Amino acid sequence: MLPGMTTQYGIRPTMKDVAARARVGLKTVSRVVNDEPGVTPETAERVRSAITELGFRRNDSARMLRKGRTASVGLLLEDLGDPFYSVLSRGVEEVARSNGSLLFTGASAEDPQRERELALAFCARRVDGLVVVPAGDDHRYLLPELAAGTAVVFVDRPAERIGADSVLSDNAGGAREGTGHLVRQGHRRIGFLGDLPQIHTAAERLRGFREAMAAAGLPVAPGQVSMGPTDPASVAAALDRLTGGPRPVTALLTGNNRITLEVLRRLPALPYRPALVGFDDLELAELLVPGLTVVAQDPAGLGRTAAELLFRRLDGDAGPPRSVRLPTRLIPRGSGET
Amino acid sequence: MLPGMTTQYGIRPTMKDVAARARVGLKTVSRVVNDEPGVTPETAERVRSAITELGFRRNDSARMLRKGRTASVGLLLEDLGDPFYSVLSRGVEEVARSNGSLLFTGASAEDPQRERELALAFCARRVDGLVVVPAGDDHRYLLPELAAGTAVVFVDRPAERIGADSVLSDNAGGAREGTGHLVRQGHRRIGFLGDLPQIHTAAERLRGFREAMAAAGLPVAPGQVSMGPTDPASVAAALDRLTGGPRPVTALLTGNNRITLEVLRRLPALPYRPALVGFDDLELAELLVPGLTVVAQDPAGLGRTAAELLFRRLDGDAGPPRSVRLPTRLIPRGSGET
DNA sequence: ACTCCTGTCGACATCGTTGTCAGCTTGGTA
DNA sequence: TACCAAGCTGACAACGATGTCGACAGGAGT
Repeated sequence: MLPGMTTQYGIRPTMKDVAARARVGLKTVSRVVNDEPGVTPETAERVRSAITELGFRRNDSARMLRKGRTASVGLLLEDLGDPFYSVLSRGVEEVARSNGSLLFTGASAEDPQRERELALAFCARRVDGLVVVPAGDDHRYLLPELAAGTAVVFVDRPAERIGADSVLSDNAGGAREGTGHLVRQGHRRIGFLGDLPQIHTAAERLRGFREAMAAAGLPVAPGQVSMGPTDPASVAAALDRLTGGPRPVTALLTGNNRITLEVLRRLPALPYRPALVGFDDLELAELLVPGLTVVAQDPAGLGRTAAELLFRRLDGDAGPPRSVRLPTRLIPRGSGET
Repeated sequence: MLPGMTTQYGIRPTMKDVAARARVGLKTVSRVVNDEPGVTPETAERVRSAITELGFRRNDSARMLRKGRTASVGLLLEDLGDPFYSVLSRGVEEVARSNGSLLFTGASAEDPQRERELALAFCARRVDGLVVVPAGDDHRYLLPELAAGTAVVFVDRPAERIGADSVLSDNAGGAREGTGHLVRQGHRRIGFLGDLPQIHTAAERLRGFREAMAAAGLPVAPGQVSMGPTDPASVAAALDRLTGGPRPVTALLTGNNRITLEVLRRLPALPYRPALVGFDDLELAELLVPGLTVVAQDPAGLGRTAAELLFRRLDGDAGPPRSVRLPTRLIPRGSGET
């Protein structure tokens, strides 16, 4: 126990207790706690000693109730442990902290129902704003919250059926660039191995792939594309389909970090080694032999930009919904240059 | 706007508004919202329509103020983007959600001052409990919070100067095992490259290293150990010291994932290739050539266990502080077997 | 007809803080 | 002496919900 403390277990002192102990009015304590002017130094000192003696700490729940703003924002993403999203969330956290806000975090696990529950729970807490990596395809349930003044920014994937800010990577452009890179190496049968097609980023990357192939005058047979879940078994099966059969692909564009990872694990077991470009950078990519060529996104930038947009809204920006698109970057390291 | 909605921008309807619209008392609305018994189906139905018409959503700030519990916990760690901590935080999030709590997240950036500010900000929000990866070496500032009933569990590093639950990896044991592995390969001059010595995990791993060396009857010259910051430049300099000079080490134990990563990057530039065992697993470790041998921790387990301990406290467990130690696991993959 | 009970329902106080406003000193000025 | 302005200070209402308790209606039992 700290010296001079008089706290009893389980009960927190309130301003009223502090006021009684310092023999001042409730409002004077409030003034001291909030550094408001109009308190003589002696009174303030008396209040401050009472505060430390009692171990008083202002109850921000009550404060928020009174003031209306909660100084907190909610972040909703798919998986906290995924390197991509964890770096994104670091970006959001940094901006939130520098704006004096605390951050609620929740993981939707790609389940629209859970996303909805979490988002509404955040709203019930009256977060000032939400940064959402959407899982579902209908976000109209957020309309009342938007109308009530909760700012919402979508990141990584666009909002569906709702007008709100969004920050996206140039998914199609990145896929075009990655595909073009393989085309320039002379590949003609290039495969695309992507996430579930209803996920916006997956669809966009597939679109970019198809555009680049079309631009190069190359056909895309059905057997060259596989869209599906990203668990190891499904990816392995998809990889076998693309690399097996009568006309196996000579090169692969993988649609996100999880898929790339699983493909890398399976490469040694294949009868030949296709060229590979992965969407999303991986931490050890440069140390593999050959180095892994990737289309890198800027997850920290996505998070930061989304949060900055959010706080701009909270500062009163009431313009029409903005849509920011961050560029991707092709990093050739060897695996795509064969 | 949803059909039938009457919401006005920026003002949220309250229970009072719902009550007026449904022509019932305030308390009846509360009863319906909370599924309390004692309301006739017709009345409940009237209230429910009023709720959807107005777009009412209960204000949990007010609720928390009244009820005392906030159904939220705070997580304080060093860096949200670090793969180790992000997986840990996923573990915490899972347990929090299954216990019906929301999660505040904050990053201390290894700065005791910032840790303190964030922890106290969480406490001011009246979180029910805190999971803390401590940055500082004195947590007595949390004593009043503990006394007031906020549960606190420390994870990854122990609490300093305060009695509270903690969940740690067996850092010394893991380092012993990693070092022993190198010894068994015949190495006699083994180097240890660790984080700042004031960080508990770094000190413990160094201790394990020394113990294993002593057990093998091997001397540890000062030039075989380097403890310092983990930014790339510092690690590179330390690596040069250990591998340069008249008696370079033949094998290395690296003290955490950031150090391992930087050493891996620098290996090609060294005049020879030392054997390497890294503390913490890395996602592509098995795909390197040679595969990276590691002492793996269980970050998800750390997070889950810490959160479970926390909720056990919140459920009333008032026993003495517990200290849980999770085992590490040596995963030989090649880099330590030369 | 009377009591008693059960089941619905609402008035009111309350949680801990902040905003409003009026009251009290104090010192200066006419 | 009277008056006023300026600076401190505290009483009170309010934020939006929940807990307590009493009011009331309707039915059962005597």
